[in-house]
Amino acid sequence: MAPAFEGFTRVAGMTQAQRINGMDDSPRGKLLSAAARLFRDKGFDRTTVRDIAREVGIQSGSIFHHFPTKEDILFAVMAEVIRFNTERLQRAVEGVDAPVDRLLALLRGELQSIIGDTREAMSVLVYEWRCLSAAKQAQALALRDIYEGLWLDVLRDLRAAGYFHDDVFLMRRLITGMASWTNTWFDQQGSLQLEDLARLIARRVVGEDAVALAGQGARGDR
Amino acid sequence: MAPAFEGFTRVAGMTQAQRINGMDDSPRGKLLSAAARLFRDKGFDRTTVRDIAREVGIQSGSIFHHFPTKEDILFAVMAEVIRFNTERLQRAVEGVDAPVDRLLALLRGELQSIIGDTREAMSVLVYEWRCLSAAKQAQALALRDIYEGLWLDVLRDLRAAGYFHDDVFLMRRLITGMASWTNTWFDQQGSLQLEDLARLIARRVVGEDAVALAGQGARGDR
DNA sequence: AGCTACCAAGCAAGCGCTTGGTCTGTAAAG
DNA sequence: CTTTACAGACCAAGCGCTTGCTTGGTAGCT
Repeated sequence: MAPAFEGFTRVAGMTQAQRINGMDDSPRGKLLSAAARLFRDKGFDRTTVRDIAREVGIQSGSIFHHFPTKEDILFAVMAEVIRFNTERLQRAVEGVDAPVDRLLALLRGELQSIIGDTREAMSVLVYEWRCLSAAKQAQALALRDIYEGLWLDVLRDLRAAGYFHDDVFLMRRLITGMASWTNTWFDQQGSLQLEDLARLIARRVVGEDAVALAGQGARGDR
Repeated sequence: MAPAFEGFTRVAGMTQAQRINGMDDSPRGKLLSAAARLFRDKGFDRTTVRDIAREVGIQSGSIFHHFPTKEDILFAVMAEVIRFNTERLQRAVEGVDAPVDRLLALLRGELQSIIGDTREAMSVLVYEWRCLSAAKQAQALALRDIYEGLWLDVLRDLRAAGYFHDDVFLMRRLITGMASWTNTWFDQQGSLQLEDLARLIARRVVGEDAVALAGQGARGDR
C-alpha cells in the first residue's frame, strides 16, 4: 500500500555496477554508501552532514540537492538495503524444495546480508532504527514484511513436517536474534565461514540430525 | 585492574529500597534511573541534559554537580546495571548442581535482566555502547568479563557432559543473540512467561529431551 | 534554454557545560 | 544553648560552539 519511496525507485533496476551495501555508483549511490559507513561507525546523530559531504568530496550544503533532510538519507539507506536483501532472499529459495534446504538457503542469504556485502547498512538498520520518525518507521516496516513473509512460509513448512514443535513466530525471533547478533562479533578474516554459521544456526532450529542429512546440493567445495 | 569507578562504589551495598534499573532512591540514583529511561526512549545523543534535569525537577546546570560530563552519566548507568546483574547471576547458580539446571538458572537471570527490572538500562547497554569513549568501553568490558565467565563455566560443563558439541564461545554468542533480541519484542503483558522463554532457549542449546527432564526444582506453580 | 550538480556564505536554534551565588542541614567550637 | 564553619544540593544566567538547513549564484552538459 501507499506509493511512498519516490526518491529511490529510479535505482530499482540496478546495473551490475552494484557496490558495497547494495548501492550503485551514481552521486546518489556513493552518497548513500558513504552515509551507511559513517552511520555505522559513529551513529546517525554523531554523523554530521559535513562528515558525509567531506567523505564524497562536496560542500555540506550540496547534500540537500540530493535529499530534503538528513533523516531522508537514513531512510534511503534502510529502504535500499531492505529491498536489496529481500530480492536476494527470494532468489535464494527459488527452485529449492526440501524444507531443510530452504531453511539453509534463507540462513545463508540472511547471514550474507548481516556479515557480508551489506553489513554496514544492516548494522544501521538495527541500531539507528529509532532515529527514524514514526511515519518512516511504518514505511520501512511495510517493506520488511515481505522479507519476513519469506521466512514464515519456510518455518511453517518445517513445523508441519515435524522438524520442530515451538511457535513459528517465536522461532523466527530466536533466529533473528542469533543471526543479527553475529554483526557484533563475526570476523571476516577468521576461520569460521558463513556456511559453518548457517549450519550452526540451522542445528538450533531443526536439530543436529536433520542438518547433517540435508543441504548437499548447495554446499561449496568443503 | 585499576581502581576506576570511584563514583558509584558508595552504592555498592544497596538497601532494600532498590528500584527499577537497580538504582537506589538517592538524588544520584533517581537521576540515573531517569537517564536510563530517556536514553532508551530517545537514545543518548537525542537526550539533552535539559531533558534529564526536567525529569527529576532540577535545573540543567545542576546535573553537573553530580556528574562531570554527560558521558559519565551513561557510563554510570551501564556500570551499575552490569554490576547489579552480575550479582544476580552469581546468586542464581549458587547451590544449583545439575548442569542443565544451571543453564536454566542463567537463562532466567539473564532474561530477568533483559526484559525484567533492568530492561531499560540493558537496552541502553546494547544500543548506546558506541557513545562511550574507548577508555570507558574498556572499563565496562572488564566488568562484563566477570559476567561472561559465569556463562562459559556452565557451557563448558554442559559440553563436557555431551549436551552439545559445538564450540562454547560460539554457543554463548548464539545465546546472547537470542536473549538480547527479546528486548525488542517481548511483551510483559502477553501470555508468554519468562520461564517459557528460558526453556525455549534452553531447548536450542541442549535439545528438547534434556530440558524436559530437568529443572523441576526451580519451577513456579505452572 | 534548461537541467543537474555543485559552491560560498551564513543564519537560527540547540547543545554541553561554566560561573557565581543561595539555601539548608549538620556538627564541632565556644 | 548558641555560634561558627562547612559541605552538599541546587538556581539563574549565559557563553562558545556545532548543528541542520537555506540562499543566491555559477559551471558544464545536452
